[in-house]
Amino acid sequence: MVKKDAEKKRMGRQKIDIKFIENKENRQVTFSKRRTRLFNKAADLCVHYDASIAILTFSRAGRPYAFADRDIDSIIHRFVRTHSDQEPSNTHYPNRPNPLMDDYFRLVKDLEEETTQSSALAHRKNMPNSGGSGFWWDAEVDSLGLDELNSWVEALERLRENVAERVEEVQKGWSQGEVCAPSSSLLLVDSDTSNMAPLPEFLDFLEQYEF
Amino acid sequence: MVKKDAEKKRMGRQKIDIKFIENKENRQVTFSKRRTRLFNKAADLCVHYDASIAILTFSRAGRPYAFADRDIDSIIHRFVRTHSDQEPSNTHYPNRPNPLMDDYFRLVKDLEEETTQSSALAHRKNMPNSGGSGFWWDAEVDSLGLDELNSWVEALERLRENVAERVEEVQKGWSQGEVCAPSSSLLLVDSDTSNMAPLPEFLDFLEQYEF
DNA sequence: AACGCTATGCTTAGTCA
DNA sequence: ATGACTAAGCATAGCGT
Repeated sequence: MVKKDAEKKRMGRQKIDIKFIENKENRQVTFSKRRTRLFNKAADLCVHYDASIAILTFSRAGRPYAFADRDIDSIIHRFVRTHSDQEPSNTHYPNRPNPLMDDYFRLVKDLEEETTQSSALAHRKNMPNSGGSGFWWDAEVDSLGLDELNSWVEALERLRENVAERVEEVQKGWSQGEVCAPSSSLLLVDSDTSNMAPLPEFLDFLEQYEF
Repeated sequence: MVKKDAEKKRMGRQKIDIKFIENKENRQVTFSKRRTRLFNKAADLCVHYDASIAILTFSRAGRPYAFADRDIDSIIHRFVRTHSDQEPSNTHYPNRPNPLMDDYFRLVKDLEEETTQSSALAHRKNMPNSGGSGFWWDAEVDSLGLDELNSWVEALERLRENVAERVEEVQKGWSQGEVCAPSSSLLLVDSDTSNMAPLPEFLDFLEQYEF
């Protein structure tokens, strides 16, 4: 209740760079909000201008979110039909947004290349699975390059958070729901650990790095 | 020029109803502007949240305008593929333009949050790779007990530390390396993404638990 | 997490040059 | 029409509860 500082006023909207939002909590929260507003805006356009709009969205995780002012399949079909019919003749027919957008993305790319915060995972493609015999952690950590370490770290962070989420669920007795755990600490309520999870190989692997 | 009348101030933005804009000139002019801004907003989302978005628009006259942050056909195909699989979960269908739109969207939002939360963890789906062979992460996190979760957490914590250690090693020998985070996060800066880590299955697995 | 608040950036209806 | 400008509505980052 005590306000330690009177001059600590609220900040108001800040300007942010056009780059990937690293903070996961913030990202999660704001994505759904902004996606919803984008959809609302599209809906407004549909009404104001008697347009027909479909928005196909895939989240970072590959989850689909879509908007359409009417049957979405019909819009898609209509577009595909138009798309294959008339090629590059019609002026109003961009595969891409428009000239301005090209500049936009060129700019964005430049930014990315400068600060390269772009996630490794976003650009990954299937790699030839190294030794078919091995588990993924068989890769020698010591020999990993920075890129690979990035992926590892990111992946582990995410999994750790997911596990932490699940932990909270269990603790609170929730049956479902996404909760982002306080990713700082993972302290759990006791447990005797006599019942090992189904990951013997993994634990064996860890042994090598214990000290 | 001289303003003849001081009291005749400019009006600023007015609030307008959510209905078709009758004035044709006005309609034509503002449509392209707002469409462009909609596309820009979508582009922002793509960058901020590493999302992939395609917007298919047909004007009243039937002219197509489209936006996509990458090859639009691939997005459409991806959507069609996904869409046929998992029914109408995250899709907004504001079918009608009328004042009830607000209620509609509020309702849709509620629905979305429901389905999002439930499907987030429950949507364990078919992985092309994870056919039958058991990777350890194939264990359903959802169904793990507290003891097992403890094991997971412990193991992951240790591995994370080891990886973090290795990260530090690499960084010492790497002139340009910078840690992008306080101490809780381990994300690194830079690296080109040409050499990816050998853990496709693991990453696929993680996808399902990301939001 | 889910709301709520504030201050401020962003959008845009209407007007004028 | 083009484009600029104004002012008010709207969106939203960061913080608080």
